[in-house]
Amino acid sequence: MGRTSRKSEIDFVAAARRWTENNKDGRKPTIRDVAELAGVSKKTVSRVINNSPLVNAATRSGIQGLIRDIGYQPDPQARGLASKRSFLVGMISDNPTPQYVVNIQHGILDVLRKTGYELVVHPCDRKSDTFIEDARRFIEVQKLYGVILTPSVSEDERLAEVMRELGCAYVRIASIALDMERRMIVTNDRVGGREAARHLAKLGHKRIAVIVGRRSFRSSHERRAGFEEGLAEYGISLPTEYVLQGDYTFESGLALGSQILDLDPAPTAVFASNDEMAAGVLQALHVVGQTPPNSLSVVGFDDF
Amino acid sequence: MGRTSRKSEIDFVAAARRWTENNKDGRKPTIRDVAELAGVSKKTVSRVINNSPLVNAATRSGIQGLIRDIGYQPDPQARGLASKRSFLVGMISDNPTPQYVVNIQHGILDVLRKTGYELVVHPCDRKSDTFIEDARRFIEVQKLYGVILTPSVSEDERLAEVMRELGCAYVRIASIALDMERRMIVTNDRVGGREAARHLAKLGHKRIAVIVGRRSFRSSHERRAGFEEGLAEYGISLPTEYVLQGDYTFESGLALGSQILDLDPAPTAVFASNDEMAAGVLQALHVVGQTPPNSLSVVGFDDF
DNA sequence: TGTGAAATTGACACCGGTGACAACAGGCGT
DNA sequence: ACGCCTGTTGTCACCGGTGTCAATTTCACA
Repeated sequence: MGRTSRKSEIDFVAAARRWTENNKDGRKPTIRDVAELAGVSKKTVSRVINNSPLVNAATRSGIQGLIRDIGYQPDPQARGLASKRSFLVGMISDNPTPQYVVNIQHGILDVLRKTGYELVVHPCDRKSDTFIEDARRFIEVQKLYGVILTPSVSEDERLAEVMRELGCAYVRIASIALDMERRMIVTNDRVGGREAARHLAKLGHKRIAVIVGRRSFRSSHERRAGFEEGLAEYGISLPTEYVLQGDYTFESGLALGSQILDLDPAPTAVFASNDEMAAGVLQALHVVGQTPPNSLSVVGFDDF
Repeated sequence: MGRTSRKSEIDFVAAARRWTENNKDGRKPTIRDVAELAGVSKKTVSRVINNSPLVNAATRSGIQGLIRDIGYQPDPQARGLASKRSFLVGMISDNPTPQYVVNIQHGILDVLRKTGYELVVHPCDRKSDTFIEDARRFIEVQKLYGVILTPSVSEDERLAEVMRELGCAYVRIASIALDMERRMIVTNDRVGGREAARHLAKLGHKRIAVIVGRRSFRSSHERRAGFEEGLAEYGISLPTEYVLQGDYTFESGLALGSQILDLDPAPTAVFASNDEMAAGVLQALHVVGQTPPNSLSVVGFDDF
């Protein structure tokens, strides 16, 4: 293990060379190029891009290598158009202190970095009577994946309502500036859980484990409920042995991670109620030498 | 005149009503819906959206009304994918003072507002050795229409070189923060002129007038030269009677505007070397009761 | 009243991906 | 050997627009 079939490897490497040689004109490669070079269908490449578990490990790593070698970058516009979404996150604000805005922007971008998402800023005037309407169009037209609402607009319930209606993830930032403290309130626990479930199910996962927080945390409960709803939509059930309990810490994630690895049949995905625990699970995987999402997908909740 | 054919008007209005009635499910209209309702091809609607002069005035206004009535919004992703561009402008900066950044952001957004373009912020670390490479990918992958470079990164010649290579419009902002003054330097006069020419030519314009600045301004000369190059690409010539001379002021634009209207055959488009003059031309049009781009397209150079 | 140029419109493929679903290869129980 | 399930891959239509170029209409003018 740890090494994929020799034959495949060689093929892919040769393919990469072939590309660099034939591409004197510096055209950017598309998914079709990758597919043809790899001798597979576009769809398979697409699966690799999206980390679908429905791909043979050897095929996957070969294609991944090829992608790296020829420097292929999927086109966000095409992806978005086809899947009716976008890779943009918006930030709607109404004139808070600059220092504050910039801080938030950086915070968001730190999270977004390496995910391929980009941040679109959108100042506005909350007093304008077309405010809500404008925001709505902005979100709808750009098909924003999520939106950050900074103080002042974050307090607007009408806006929050719009977000829910559009099914757009959102984060309302509270705290009245000045202090650097950023308290974020994710208000849609249940929706978020459901989204996560859909996400995993769509990727083709059938066996999914869940790590919940302490029973006493209401949010944890909400998330799990939403998650089960989401799974149900895809006709996937959640066996009790797949539900583990943590306490929102990294350590508990770590412990539960190895526990999960011992499950039989092993789940192909794990849903952790928060990022700390998700990180713990990942760590556990590293320890045993596996790296997701090759063999196991891990989704943290807070994670944008 | 001033009123389009009665028959068309009625048809379009009826079409709008038909839509609102049949659309109980609140689906967002697409270009196809508009086309079918209007009884024209998608392409014609597309032309209206893009202000192409190749559309009959009556058809145009009818479709515009229909679009307003049913609240159609073209999808930027689809538009971008098909035309290999995007409706995004980037701002690359490396940690200048927050106050400054926010100011610039607002300034840019003021210009962008109502144009359908959005601003994507992209902080970076100029000292990173992948800096240039990262920026390049950012621009390339997002197919940015243009980029704003704030101080520090704006001084980086390598980056400017990349922008030129990618044919991406860019603005380098000079001045060392602190003072609110924003001095912008548009460095690609010639390229800009050429772009403007291509733009108009692609839209189908054949008769294009040009307003240049005083002979002594080098930049004006550069722009005009670039512009002619662009026209030449499309086999369009620039008769001397279509070249008028202004002095970069609103008033001169106004004067030349009416002068242009008297030309015979009248041009279908005007290229002004700066925005002041473009505004003047627009004003002249208003005076005689025409409004672009129905009868005349006006392009200002500085205008993003 | 024909005729060529200009004005207007449409047909159709394509941009670069994804969704839905069919197809096919093994492995396994009977 | 047969049916069935899991795992893996491919086919094909479609997302919502635009580019290209051909087709049609209009109109001035010979």
